[in-house]
Amino acid sequence: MRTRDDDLNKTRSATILSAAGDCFVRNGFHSTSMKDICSAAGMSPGTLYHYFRSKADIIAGIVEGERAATQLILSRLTDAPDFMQALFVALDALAGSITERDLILHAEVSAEVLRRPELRVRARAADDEARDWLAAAIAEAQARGELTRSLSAHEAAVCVLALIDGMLWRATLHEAADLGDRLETLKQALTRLLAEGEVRR
Amino acid sequence: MRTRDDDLNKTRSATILSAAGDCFVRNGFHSTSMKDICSAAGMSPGTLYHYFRSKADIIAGIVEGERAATQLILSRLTDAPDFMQALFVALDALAGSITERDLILHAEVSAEVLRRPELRVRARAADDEARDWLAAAIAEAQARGELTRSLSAHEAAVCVLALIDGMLWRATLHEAADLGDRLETLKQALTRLLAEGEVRR
DNA sequence: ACCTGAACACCGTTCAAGT
DNA sequence: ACCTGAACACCGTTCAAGT
Repeated sequence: MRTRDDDLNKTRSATILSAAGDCFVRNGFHSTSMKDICSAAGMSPGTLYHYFRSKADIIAGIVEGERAATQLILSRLTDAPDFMQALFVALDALAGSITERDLILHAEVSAEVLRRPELRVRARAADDEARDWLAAAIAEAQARGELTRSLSAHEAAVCVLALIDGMLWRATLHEAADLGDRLETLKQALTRLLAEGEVRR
Repeated sequence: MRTRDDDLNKTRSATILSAAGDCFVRNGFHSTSMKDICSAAGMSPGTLYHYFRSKADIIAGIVEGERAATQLILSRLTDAPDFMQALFVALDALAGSITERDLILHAEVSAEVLRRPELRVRARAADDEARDWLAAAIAEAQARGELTRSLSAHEAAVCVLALIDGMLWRATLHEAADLGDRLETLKQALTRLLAEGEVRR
């Protein structure tokens, strides 16, 4: 009987998540066996199950990592003096740092999220959190007269997230490589969506 | 030795696709066993494998069904006298006919598509086809001066598809029920994106 | 051609046993 | 607490045998 070793716990969990991510990207979630993850992480099934209660629990760990990354990006938009500029900086940073690995892993995770109710609840909360952060920043910019009020801050936030997600999904489907090509199109679309100005109805 | 019966082939294939779809929606693609599909379709494993070569092949059948449905909707936009009106009619029809079953099945299928190269190629072709149909209709409307030219027809088409997809994904995540609530937001966003008029840069 | 159901290699997960 | 590896019930797929 030993006492719980928090550092070891953290290290091993990170090792497993990283090894599992590699496997999922290479072979897909369901073509990856627990044995595969064990080999990649260098441990036995029993050990793996000591740290994660199920294969779905590993996905939950990856979802949490994505949520934290999104929150970090969006929190920077609040209090920015120029919203559109800050948004574009964030998009450039995203385009510069996101890899094909991330995009494919995200797609794997997205599907699994819908079929596991407990994952779905967490993903919904993460999405609401993202929308609220973004809506707060948009509301500030609207109050300054920088952005149109033809959409409410919450409506605008949902549209922005939907547009970015849809573009990322397409970039993944058509080779992640052309994300750069789509970046300018995305920025123009976001400008038309958000910036002050009237369109004919 | 009998000769191939095309009618039977079609009927059995449709039965299998429908039964499989029901199972996938209920339990997810990978929690559905071939035995489950066999029970739902009322046939033995050997018979099922006589009509579909693999579980992935069943997904391919569902993907093809989605492609055909999308093509049908988008083909109606070409030659419409008023693009935005025709687009809104199409969205209303979509919102009215699409069910939670369709949305969840689509999400299931989307993920599987990325991990099976042969499915991915087909999905890419289907997406290109959709974009080209939509771009053609947008180009016509731009030529009439109905839509802005600040985005090219192809760019605009990609943005429209991305925005709709992103909204559908969110509707699925947050209960399919609120698709109606999001419809008005989506229409406003599409108007800002496409309609004639300038925004401040 | 169409259909059955037993059989094959393999899967996610558990658990008695070790340190 | 942490770790091992054999064992369990089950999976997708195949195939000899029937009509």
